[in-house]
Amino acid sequence: MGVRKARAAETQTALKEAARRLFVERGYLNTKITDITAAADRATGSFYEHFASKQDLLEALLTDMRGDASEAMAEHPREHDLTDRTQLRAHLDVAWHTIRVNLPVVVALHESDMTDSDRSDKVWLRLVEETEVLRHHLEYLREQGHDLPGDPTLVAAAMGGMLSTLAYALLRSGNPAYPDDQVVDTLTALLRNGLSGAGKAQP
Amino acid sequence: MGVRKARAAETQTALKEAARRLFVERGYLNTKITDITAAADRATGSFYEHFASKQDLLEALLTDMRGDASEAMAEHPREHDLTDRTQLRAHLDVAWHTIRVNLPVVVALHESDMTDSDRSDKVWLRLVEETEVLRHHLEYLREQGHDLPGDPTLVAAAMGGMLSTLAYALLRSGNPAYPDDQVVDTLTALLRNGLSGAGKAQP
DNA sequence: GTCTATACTGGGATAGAC
DNA sequence: GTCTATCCCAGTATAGAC
Repeated sequence: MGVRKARAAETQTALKEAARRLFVERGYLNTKITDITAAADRATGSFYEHFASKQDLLEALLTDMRGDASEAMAEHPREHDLTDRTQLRAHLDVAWHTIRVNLPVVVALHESDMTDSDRSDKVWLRLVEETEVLRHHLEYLREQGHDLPGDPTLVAAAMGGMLSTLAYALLRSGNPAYPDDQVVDTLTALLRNGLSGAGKAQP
Repeated sequence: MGVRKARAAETQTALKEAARRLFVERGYLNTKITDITAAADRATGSFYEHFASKQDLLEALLTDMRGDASEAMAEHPREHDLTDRTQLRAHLDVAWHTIRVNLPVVVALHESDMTDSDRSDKVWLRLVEETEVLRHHLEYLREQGHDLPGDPTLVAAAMGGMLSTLAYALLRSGNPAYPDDQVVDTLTALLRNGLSGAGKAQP
């Protein structure tokens, strides 16, 4: 790779990193392209050499994220018993930390879908898509003869909505009101035993 | 009230109603002031005779909503046992239908808070505020010696987040993927018994 | 109070020198 | 590839006639 190309790559990286930082700090919609270039110490015009628009930049970040995620998730078997406290907690823990690490993208997508005009069901579709793995686990449980609280897609969406809203609300402030562990513990207890059985010892 | 004033009130109402409709259909951020006046069959300039800005109009809608809500909630006792299936379901049912009825405002606030620059914790604050009643019930349960899944504020926020995200995602499309009853039933089962105890008969 | 017409502004996007 | 300067538009908000 030549010096010229290296410099270009450097700029692209700088833009991405500036964007990630700003998306968390002030949100996707509030972040203007000029904010990004300024934060990356580049001129406004340079932005368009690398991305066609802010949406396009987000797409790129999303691609980066998927790259990481597909390694981590590699071959995730659906034969997991979410009624088992340990397994449920492990899942929630991974989910929570995945969101935390990818917070810029999560935030941006959240806000971006929201302003997508011609698809008022975009948010629902995204929610269903994001909770696909969860749904598979639930369907597996159902096949095992376990009675679910309801339709797997709906239950998965409900759980996912709880998780993402909480993360969005909690993680964006510099020092969250609750540490990660406590959140994951609480969600585990709530989702496993509900409100009625939370106090009981785990088998 | 004179004819003149009556006509003015009529316009104001028309603007509000147009706004409510559009906020659900295309979202708050996507709805431009000119869209509202057009939908209400009024001239652009007329808008400012009644509201200083779109934000101001939202404030007005919020005030209207609070008026209705305070009647309904009047004196809601905190001595409710949310571990009781019937009581839990009743609460979720009221919450769900309240959101449904006030969907325009719920959607608008959601999007508006999101773009509020200087307060990145706005969403968290709103969530805590909205789930206050729920929190009181949980604190009551705790006082009764019941073991909660976690800190009442956090649990309440988690439940509220689940509810509002689901409502936002589901209710905005013309024909939701699930009927209200099914959603409320599912949430009731999930929140009461969690994933592990859902199949058991209610005591 | 409501209208039409217009001024103003933020910010996305491009042109052209370097 | 990056820069500076500029164009351009959507949307907000105002002016002034009716």
